[in-house]
Amino acid sequence: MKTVRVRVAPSPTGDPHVGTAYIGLFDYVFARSRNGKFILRIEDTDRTRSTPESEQAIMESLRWVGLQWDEGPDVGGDYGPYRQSERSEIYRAHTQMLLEADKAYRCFCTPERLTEMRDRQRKEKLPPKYDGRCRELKPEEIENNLSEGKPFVVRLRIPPHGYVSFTDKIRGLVQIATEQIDDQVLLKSDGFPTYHLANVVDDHLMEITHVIRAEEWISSTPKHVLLYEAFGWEMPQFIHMPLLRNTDKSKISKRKNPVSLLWYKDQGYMPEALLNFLGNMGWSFSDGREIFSLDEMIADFSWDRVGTTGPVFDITKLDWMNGMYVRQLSPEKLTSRLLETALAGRDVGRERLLRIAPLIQERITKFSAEEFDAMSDFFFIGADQLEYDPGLLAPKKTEPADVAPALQKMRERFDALDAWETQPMEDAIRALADEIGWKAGSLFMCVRIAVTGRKATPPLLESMVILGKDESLKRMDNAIEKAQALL
RNA sequence: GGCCCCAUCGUCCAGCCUGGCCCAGGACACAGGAUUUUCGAUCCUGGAACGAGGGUUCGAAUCCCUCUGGGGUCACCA
Repeated sequence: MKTVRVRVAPSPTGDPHVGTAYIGLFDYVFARSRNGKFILRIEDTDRTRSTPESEQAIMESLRWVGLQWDEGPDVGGDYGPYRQSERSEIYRAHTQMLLEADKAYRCFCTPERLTEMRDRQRKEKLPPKYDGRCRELKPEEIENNLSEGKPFVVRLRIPPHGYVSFTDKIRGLVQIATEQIDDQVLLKSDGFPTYHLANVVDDHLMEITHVIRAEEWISSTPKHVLLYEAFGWEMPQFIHMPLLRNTDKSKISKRKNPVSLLWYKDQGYMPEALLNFLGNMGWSFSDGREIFSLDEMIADFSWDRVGTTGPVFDITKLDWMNGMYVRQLSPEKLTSRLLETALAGRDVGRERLLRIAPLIQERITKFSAEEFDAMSDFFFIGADQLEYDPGLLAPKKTEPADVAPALQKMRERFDALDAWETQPMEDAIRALADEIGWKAGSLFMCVRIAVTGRKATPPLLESMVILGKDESLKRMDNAIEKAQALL
């Protein structure tokens, strides 16, 4: 059995895309499950749009989610170079082979003529297709054009009749009439190959056994099949994964969905969760579980369980899943993640955070500064910086005038406590509530506002322990003062 | 528009290949309840789908056909 070799082949033209991680995940999982190789190939044949920054970001993001490749531009390998812009000679030589075998031809048509041609075809409601003007140029004409230095492209000569078919591993037989296929440009006038040529040549030379890519490529696969045939090469297995969708079912896009992996990182999503979420798109674990690690997915993976319907990318479920992952973290790991993501660049002491983090663990869904602050900013400011509406201090169904005296008594009881621990505090609160005829919950809320300035907080008593007695009492004092205004 | 792909709860999936165990199961979200010092987490309960029409069959979510719907693609972009 041949060694499984798969590749993910992003084009470095912008932010790293979730779709790349999605396809990469299945490449990776399949390769690992079959003891194969996972390769990263950079398809930078579009000279105007490709940038080194984008390539860098793609590699960093793929590593961030945890998909490490065995061969690639940075780590090398026996089938390099892995950057298409460095393989120009290879494509030129292969184009030459095709030209000599008359499987391809030079086309001297100008872009202007082609645009005009398509406009005409559209007007006449004909399918837009190259009209074949240069298909049968005489050798002399070609020589002339060449010596005049006219720019040209090389097109694949598609047989005018017949059918092309291929078997997709998860979809079955796909067949199409060659009339439907255009004489695809293989080599652009700038000497660079198009996706189609480079892709086929590289997949063959790199001995790729399974071409895993998105559904949007199905319609160009017949061209690739014809190319393999023209070269006389063995065909890889084709597997077209379903396309990730927006809510309106269209192909996932920037305008309707966060699509950049950088965004997910910034938002504080855990890469494990993102990958797990992606693993549930189009694939399902054999026992139905939805939370699984990469290794578990590898152990259970099979193409039989890959579906063909395009899943809507619904971030709501990702949020839930991320929350599940967050809650599984140990206090130490939780603290580390917070420090390196939500709190990156802030001066927060690790020891103190180690005590706070567990209190907010089940209250945040991701490691964003927003969520962290919403939950715990009161820990990081002084008593005098605490701002809130004094009205909040008064519980429902109590006389506003009673609030200040109640807080005053509470402060005294707190101050008299032998130990600044949760149990004595709770006892004191309940006892006082009883004495003044308040519901315990009301007194809790009153103190909560006094100490945190918020209605929704982490557990109050634990928070006060962390704040310390002095700080807590100071906040009580300020609250008493504010409560005077309620009279 | 041509061609191609797809079609189960609002969403993600299971079931379909090898018809009956499915008046369709799980998860997210939503609603209600329990618990609780708030929020959250947790637990319980609930509503919620086989696109339509024809076949085949004793029997169809499952097989076949048509229609409808959605999507992709038709570049010297990938």
